[in-house]
Amino acid sequence: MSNDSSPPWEAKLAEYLARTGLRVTRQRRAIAEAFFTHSGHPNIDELYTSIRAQHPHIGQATVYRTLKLLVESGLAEPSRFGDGTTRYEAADADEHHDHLVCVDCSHIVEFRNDEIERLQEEIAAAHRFRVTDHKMVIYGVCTDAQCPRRRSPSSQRHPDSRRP
Amino acid sequence: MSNDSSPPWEAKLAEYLARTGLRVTRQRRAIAEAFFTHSGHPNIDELYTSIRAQHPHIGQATVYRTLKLLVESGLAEPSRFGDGTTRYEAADADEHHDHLVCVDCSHIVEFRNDEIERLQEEIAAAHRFRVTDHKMVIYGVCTDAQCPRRRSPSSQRHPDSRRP
DNA sequence: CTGCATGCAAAAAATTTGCATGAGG
DNA sequence: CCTCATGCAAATTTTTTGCATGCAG
Repeated sequence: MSNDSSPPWEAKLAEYLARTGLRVTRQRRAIAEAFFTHSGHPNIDELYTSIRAQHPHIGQATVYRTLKLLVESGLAEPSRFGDGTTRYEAADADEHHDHLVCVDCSHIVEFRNDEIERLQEEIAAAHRFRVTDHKMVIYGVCTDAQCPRRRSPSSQRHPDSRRP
Repeated sequence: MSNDSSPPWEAKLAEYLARTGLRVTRQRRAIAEAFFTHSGHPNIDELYTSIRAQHPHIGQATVYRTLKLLVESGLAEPSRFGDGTTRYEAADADEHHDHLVCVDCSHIVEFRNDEIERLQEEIAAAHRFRVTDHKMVIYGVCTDAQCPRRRSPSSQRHPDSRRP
C-alpha cells in the first residue's frame, strides 16, 4: 500500500495549488497522503499523530494549515460531531452524505438520502436562500449489539458543546 | 416587561433544580431570565454581556454553568452554526426545528419540516439506531435584498471550523 | 534568487476547573 | 449550619499567528 503510481487526489491538489499560486511541498504531500489514507473521520490531532510516525518533524500548525487548504480546494470536508474537535473526511463533490453518530461509542455511519437533499433545496428556496452547503447529524444509540461501547440506557443526550 | 407574575420557565427550572437537589439562586434566576428574554440565538458572550448590564458582578463561569443546567433540564438547546461559539435557544420539546443560516450576514431562520423529521427516523431505524437528537443546518445566501450585510458573491463556502 | 512554506512557540478564543468565600434551605 | 453555588483566576483545549529560517520554482 501507498506505492500506487499516482492517487487521484495528487493531481487535484497540484492543480489547486498551481491555480492559487501555492507550492507543492513535501509536507503538503505527506499530510494529504495521510489524510486520504486515514479511515473514518479523523481530527487534526489524530492526523498529526499518524503523520508523525512517518514524518517526525512536521509541525501541528502545518497540519492545520494544510487541512484548511484541502477544504478550500474541495478535497476535504470538515464536520463537528460534538466532541469539540473538527473532523475531516475526503469530499466527493457530487455525492454528499450526512452522518449518524452513536452517542455511546462515537461510531459514525454515513448515509445519503435524496429526498432529504431535495427537501433542503425546497425549504431554502421557500426562504429565498441559495444553498451553499448543509450539514445534518443524527445522534442516536445502537439498538442492538453493534455498538461496541454500549453502556447503560441513561445519559443519552446529544453531545453538543461537550468536551471529553 | 419582566414584571410578569411568573414566566413558564420559572416553574420548570425550579422543578428541575429541586428534582436534582440543586438550589434556586439569584444568579440562576437572573441568567435564565436574560436567556429567555434574549432574542435570536445568543452565545455565552452575548448573554454574559446583556446580563452584566443588570447584574454587574455575575461571573462568566456562572453563565457557562447555568446554561449547562438549562440544557440538561431541557429548557435550552445548544447549536453550532460555524462561528466557533455554541449558541443557545429556548427548547420546545415537541416542536423541534432546524436552521437556515446566511453565510453572509449570519442571519438565522428557523424552519420545521415533518417530512424530514420522518425521514430521519426512517434512516436511523434502517441503521438500527434509536434517535436521541439531531441537528440540521442549511448554509446559504439570500437571493434577494433581505440579507443586510450582502457582499460579493464569492467566498461562499460554509463556515465550519472558522473563527472570526 | 525570491517569496511562499515550515517549525516552533507564543497568542487567541472558548470553555472548564480549583479554591476560598458566600448564601440557600 | 452545612452543603452547594459563586467569583475570580488559573488551567485546558483547540486553533491561529508571528517570526526566523528553509526550500520550491
